[in-house]
Amino acid sequence: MAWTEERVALLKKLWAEGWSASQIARELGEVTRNAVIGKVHRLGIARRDAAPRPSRPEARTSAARKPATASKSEARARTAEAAPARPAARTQTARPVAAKPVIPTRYEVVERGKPLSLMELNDRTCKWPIGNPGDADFSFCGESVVSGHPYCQEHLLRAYQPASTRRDRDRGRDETPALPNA
DNA sequence: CCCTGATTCGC
DNA sequence: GCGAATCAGG
Repeated sequence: MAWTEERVALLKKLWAEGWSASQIARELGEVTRNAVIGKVHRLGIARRDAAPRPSRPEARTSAARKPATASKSEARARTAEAAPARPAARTQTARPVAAKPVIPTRYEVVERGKPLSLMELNDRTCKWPIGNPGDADFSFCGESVVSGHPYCQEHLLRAYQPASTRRDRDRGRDETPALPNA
Protein backbone atom coordinates (compact mmCIF):
# COMPACT_ATOMS: atom_id res chain seq x y z
CA MET A 1 0.00 0.00 0.00
CA ALA A 2 1.50 3.24 -1.12
CA TRP A 3 1.30 6.60 0.53
CA THR A 4 -1.33 8.14 -1.66
CA GLU A 5 -2.23 11.77 -1.26
CA GLU A 6 -5.39 10.79 0.53
CA ARG A 7 -3.61 8.57 3.00
CA VAL A 8 -0.93 11.16 3.65
CA ALA A 9 -3.62 13.77 4.21
CA LEU A 10 -5.37 11.55 6.71
CA LEU A 11 -2.09 10.75 8.37
CA LYS A 12 -1.29 14.44 8.75
CA LYS A 13 -4.74 15.21 10.09
CA LEU A 14 -4.78 12.47 12.69
CA TRP A 15 -1.20 13.11 13.72
CA ALA A 16 -2.02 16.78 14.18
CA GLU A 17 -5.00 15.79 16.29
CA GLY A 18 -2.76 13.87 18.59
CA TRP A 19 -3.52 10.30 17.62
CA SER A 20 -0.73 7.88 18.40
CA ALA A 21 1.15 6.19 15.61
CA SER A 22 -0.46 2.82 16.27
CA GLN A 23 -3.94 4.32 16.33
CA ILE A 24 -3.30 5.98 13.01
CA ALA A 25 -1.87 2.79 11.59
CA ARG A 26 -5.03 0.89 12.53
CA GLU A 27 -7.20 3.62 11.09
CA LEU A 28 -5.35 3.66 7.80
CA GLY A 29 -5.05 -0.07 7.64
CA GLU A 30 -2.36 -2.07 5.87
CA VAL A 31 0.43 -0.19 7.55
CA THR A 32 2.24 -0.66 10.81
CA ARG A 33 2.89 1.98 13.42
CA ASN A 34 6.52 1.84 12.33
CA ALA A 35 5.50 2.85 8.86
CA VAL A 36 3.50 5.71 10.30
CA ILE A 37 6.36 6.89 12.46
CA GLY A 38 8.77 6.63 9.59
CA LYS A 39 6.44 8.64 7.43
CA VAL A 40 5.86 11.46 9.88
CA HIS A 41 9.60 11.77 10.24
CA ARG A 42 10.12 11.96 6.53
CA LEU A 43 7.35 14.51 6.37
CA GLY A 44 9.17 16.46 9.01
CA ILE A 45 6.17 16.66 11.29
CA ALA A 46 7.37 14.35 14.03
CA ARG A 47 6.73 15.42 17.57
CA ARG A 48 9.92 17.03 18.65
CA ASP A 49 9.15 16.99 22.34
CA ALA A 50 8.09 13.39 22.73
CA ALA A 51 10.44 11.20 24.69
CA PRO A 52 13.38 12.78 26.44
CA ARG A 53 16.42 11.86 24.41
CA PRO A 54 18.93 9.67 26.15
CA SER A 55 21.67 11.58 27.87
CA ARG A 56 24.18 9.33 26.21
CA PRO A 57 23.42 9.38 22.49
CA GLU A 58 26.62 7.57 21.61
CA ALA A 59 24.80 4.37 22.51
CA ARG A 60 22.77 4.78 19.35
CA THR A 61 25.63 4.64 16.89
CA SER A 62 25.60 1.97 14.23
CA ALA A 63 28.72 0.49 15.74
CA ALA A 64 26.80 -0.22 18.92
CA ARG A 65 24.07 -1.94 16.99
CA LYS A 66 23.73 -5.62 17.50
CA PRO A 67 24.46 -7.86 14.51
CA ALA A 68 20.90 -9.10 14.73
CA THR A 69 21.05 -12.43 16.44
CA ALA A 70 19.35 -15.16 14.48
CA SER A 71 17.30 -16.45 17.38
CA LYS A 72 15.87 -13.09 18.25
CA SER A 73 15.12 -12.20 14.67
CA GLU A 74 13.40 -15.47 14.11
CA ALA A 75 11.37 -15.02 17.21
CA ARG A 76 10.20 -11.66 15.90
CA ALA A 77 9.41 -13.16 12.55
CA ARG A 78 7.40 -15.91 14.12
CA THR A 79 5.36 -13.46 16.10
CA ALA A 80 4.63 -11.42 13.03
CA GLU A 81 3.69 -14.51 11.14
CA ALA A 82 1.34 -15.74 13.78
CA ALA A 83 -0.55 -12.47 13.70
CA PRO A 84 -0.27 -11.07 10.22
CA ALA A 85 -1.76 -7.63 10.00
CA ARG A 86 -4.60 -6.91 12.33
CA PRO A 87 -6.42 -4.13 10.52
CA ALA A 88 -9.72 -4.34 12.32
CA ALA A 89 -8.32 -4.81 15.77
CA ARG A 90 -9.65 -1.90 17.70
CA THR A 91 -9.88 -2.56 21.40
CA GLN A 92 -10.69 -0.44 24.36
CA THR A 93 -7.54 1.57 23.97
CA ALA A 94 -8.42 5.15 24.57
CA ARG A 95 -8.09 7.55 21.75
CA PRO A 96 -8.35 11.30 21.97
CA VAL A 97 -12.04 12.09 22.12
CA ALA A 98 -11.70 15.35 20.27
CA ALA A 99 -8.97 17.35 18.70
CA LYS A 100 -6.62 18.46 21.39
CA PRO A 101 -4.49 21.43 20.52
CA VAL A 102 -1.57 20.73 22.76
CA ILE A 103 -0.30 17.42 24.02
CA PRO A 104 -3.17 14.97 24.16
CA THR A 105 -3.72 13.25 27.45
CA ARG A 106 -4.91 9.74 27.03
CA TYR A 107 -7.60 8.42 29.25
CA GLU A 108 -6.70 5.50 31.44
CA VAL A 109 -9.91 3.60 30.89
CA VAL A 110 -12.65 4.30 28.42
CA GLU A 111 -15.50 2.08 27.32
CA ARG A 112 -14.01 -1.04 28.77
CA GLY A 113 -15.62 -4.24 27.61
CA LYS A 114 -17.19 -2.71 24.56
CA PRO A 115 -18.84 -5.55 22.66
CA LEU A 116 -16.74 -6.58 19.70
CA SER A 117 -17.55 -8.41 16.52
CA LEU A 118 -15.65 -11.52 15.56
CA MET A 119 -13.37 -9.59 13.28
CA GLU A 120 -12.47 -7.15 15.98
CA LEU A 121 -11.14 -9.75 18.37
CA ASN A 122 -7.44 -10.08 18.89
CA ASP A 123 -5.06 -11.90 21.18
CA ARG A 124 -6.00 -9.85 24.19
CA THR A 125 -9.71 -9.24 23.86
CA CYS A 126 -12.12 -11.40 25.82
CA LYS A 127 -13.84 -13.93 23.56
CA TRP A 128 -16.81 -14.60 25.81
CA PRO A 129 -19.81 -14.67 23.51
CA ILE A 130 -22.67 -12.31 24.15
CA GLY A 131 -26.03 -13.22 22.67
CA ASN A 132 -26.61 -16.08 20.28
CA PRO A 133 -24.53 -16.93 17.24
CA GLY A 134 -26.45 -15.98 14.15
CA ASP A 135 -28.27 -13.13 15.78
CA ALA A 136 -27.54 -9.76 14.32
CA ASP A 137 -26.33 -8.44 17.63
CA PHE A 138 -24.15 -11.41 18.47
CA SER A 139 -20.85 -10.17 19.76
CA PHE A 140 -18.02 -10.83 22.17
CA CYS A 141 -17.13 -9.33 25.51
CA GLY A 142 -14.02 -7.54 24.31
CA GLU A 143 -12.65 -6.81 27.76
CA SER A 144 -8.93 -7.17 28.31
CA VAL A 145 -8.05 -10.79 28.84
CA VAL A 146 -6.21 -12.25 31.77
CA SER A 147 -2.79 -12.81 30.28
CA GLY A 148 -2.63 -16.12 28.49
CA HIS A 149 -6.34 -16.80 28.62
CA PRO A 150 -9.13 -16.29 26.12
CA TYR A 151 -11.33 -14.47 28.62
CA CYS A 152 -11.29 -11.47 30.87
CA GLN A 153 -11.13 -12.03 34.60
CA GLU A 154 -14.88 -12.02 35.07
CA HIS A 155 -15.57 -14.48 32.29
CA LEU A 156 -12.61 -16.64 33.20
CA LEU A 157 -14.33 -17.26 36.51
CA ARG A 158 -17.52 -18.12 34.70
CA ALA A 159 -15.82 -20.46 32.27
CA TYR A 160 -13.79 -22.49 34.71
CA GLN A 161 -15.91 -23.11 37.71
CA PRO A 162 -15.23 -26.09 39.92
CA ALA A 163 -18.08 -28.59 39.70
CA SER A 164 -18.95 -28.08 43.33
CA THR A 165 -19.23 -24.36 42.89
CA ARG A 166 -21.41 -24.78 39.87
CA ARG A 167 -23.70 -27.17 41.65
CA ASP A 168 -24.03 -24.99 44.70
CA ARG A 169 -24.66 -21.88 42.74
CA ASP A 170 -26.67 -23.26 39.85
CA ARG A 171 -29.28 -25.10 41.82
CA GLY A 172 -32.32 -25.07 39.56
CA ARG A 173 -30.84 -23.04 36.74
CA ASP A 174 -29.08 -24.15 33.63
CA GLU A 175 -26.28 -22.04 32.37
CA THR A 176 -24.23 -23.53 29.60
CA PRO A 177 -20.62 -22.43 29.77
CA ALA A 178 -20.07 -23.05 26.09
CA LEU A 179 -22.90 -20.80 25.03
CA PRO A 180 -23.56 -18.31 27.77
CA ASN A 181 -25.76 -15.30 27.49
CA ALA A 182 -24.68 -11.87 28.46
C1' DC B 1 2.87 -7.15 29.66
C1' DC B 2 0.81 -3.25 27.49
C1' DC B 3 2.17 0.89 25.23
C1' DT B 4 4.85 5.40 23.28
C1' DG B 5 8.04 7.68 19.66
C1' DA B 6 13.10 7.68 17.56
C1' DT B 7 16.59 5.90 14.84
C1' DT B 8 19.22 3.17 11.56
C1' DC B 9 19.99 1.11 7.35
C1' DG B 10 19.05 -2.65 3.88
C1' DC B 11 15.96 -2.66 0.46
C1' DG C 1 11.37 6.79 -0.04
C1' DC C 2 10.03 2.99 2.74
C1' DG C 3 9.54 0.47 7.06
C1' DA C 4 11.29 -3.70 10.05
C1' DA C 5 14.22 -4.09 13.59
C1' DT C 6 15.79 -2.09 17.27
C1' DC C 7 16.28 1.07 21.02
C1' DA C 8 14.76 3.72 24.94
C1' DG C 9 11.43 4.89 27.84
C1' DG C 10 6.42 5.00 30.45
